Amino acid sequence: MEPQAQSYHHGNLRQALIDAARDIIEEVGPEGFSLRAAARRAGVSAAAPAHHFSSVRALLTAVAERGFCELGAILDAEPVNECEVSELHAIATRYVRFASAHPGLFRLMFREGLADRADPVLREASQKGMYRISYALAGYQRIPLRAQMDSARHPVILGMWASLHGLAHLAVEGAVIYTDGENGVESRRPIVEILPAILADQWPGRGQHGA
Amino acid sequence: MEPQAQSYHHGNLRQALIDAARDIIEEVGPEGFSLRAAARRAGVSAAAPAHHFSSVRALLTAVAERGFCELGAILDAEPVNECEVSELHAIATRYVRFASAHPGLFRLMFREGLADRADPVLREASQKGMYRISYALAGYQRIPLRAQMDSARHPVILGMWASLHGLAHLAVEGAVIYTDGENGVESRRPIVEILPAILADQWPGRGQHGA
DNA sequence: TGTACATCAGTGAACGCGCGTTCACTGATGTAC
DNA sequence: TGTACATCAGTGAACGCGCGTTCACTGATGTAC
Repeated sequence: MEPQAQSYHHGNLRQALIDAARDIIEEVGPEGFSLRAAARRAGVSAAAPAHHFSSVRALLTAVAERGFCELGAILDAEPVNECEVSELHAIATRYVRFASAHPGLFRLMFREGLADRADPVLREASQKGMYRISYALAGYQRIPLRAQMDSARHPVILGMWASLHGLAHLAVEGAVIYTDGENGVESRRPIVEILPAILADQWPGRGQHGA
Repeated sequence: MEPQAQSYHHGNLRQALIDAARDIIEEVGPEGFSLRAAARRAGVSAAAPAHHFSSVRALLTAVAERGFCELGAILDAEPVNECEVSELHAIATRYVRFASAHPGLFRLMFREGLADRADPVLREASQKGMYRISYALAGYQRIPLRAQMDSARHPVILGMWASLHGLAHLAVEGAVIYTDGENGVESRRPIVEILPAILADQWPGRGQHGA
């Protein structure tokens, strides 16, 4: 509604750059990202970002932070409280869905060397964003959560977390070459499709645990 | 033994380039790799590689292929046959150890967009290299392997595979910020250290399955 | 309400860089006779 | 065994590219009086 466009000052370039960067990363992945491309997409000269971000890395860090916020919002939406098992399955499904839907962003968030993991803002966002997962994992195992993220110290929970993250990673990188259909014809069936079966097997309901 | 060095012709530049590229990737990861750097390390001009590889991608593909061969050799070494469970644990441990020891190579092998996954030589190497894993997973689940890689079609096995790969990924990317020690002091305990506990919980022996 | 001026947030040009790839070339190798 | 010559596998210079960052600048904003 405010296409007063040609103003010399942008108004909210910082946010616009984060948006632009996010879009680029979604489209071409973090490896294809560049600061200049973000500036271009935001309709601004290559020198402009320097007024808002001290370096490319700082912009990437901001985008990753936003990614964790988005992830957190998805995980926290409409809680499922029936029982720990369905809670866990629901959270796991949302997590994998998020990864599938936003592979570029997901890579940025979980790859080393892109965002600055030491940044306190990013750290807080990632802890907040992922808290629900720790919560669901701990709930399933009936392990009391002493503190946020504390759960990762427990081998059982760390194992579950790895499992879950592995599924997401699989969905994103397609690391495994898996055949499907007759005769070895390769087709990538989306992980999400068979996720219910996988989850049912890995983390069964209390009743049939250890069938 | 043959340091006749200054020969105009290199002798086996193709292999030397693969070696150099492997070393670089081990040191700085695939994102820090460049064809020129590989040529430099092989002691050769920037134009030389073109006589052996049609593009950077082709060299990366060759390195990835070699990675799968190395992985395969490690997995296939000294077979453990006591029972399916210890076989599985042994294989899983070797897999995670390989990832921890060679994070750069591991990334190259399992990241999308680096090596050319359609390359038939790479495909064969990866299938051969990973066969032992399918075998161990299928053995644990007592699922007959119909064909190589076929196992990935089975949700249960795919789930286990994701789990295993997630552990390796965790070891490589340190994706989870997990605290250890008192007071939230962060320290990265190597995944490998707590791996036995994780494996024992995730894939227990037949007897205690479903404690 | 009007004006002087500091501050902010842009511009455009330029920097130096390393990259992948190409090109005409040349030195070494190996084969035919 | 010796020589002509095709072929192979290197060189070094150059190409055009996009990158992150810097610089002096300038237009717009907002505040003090």
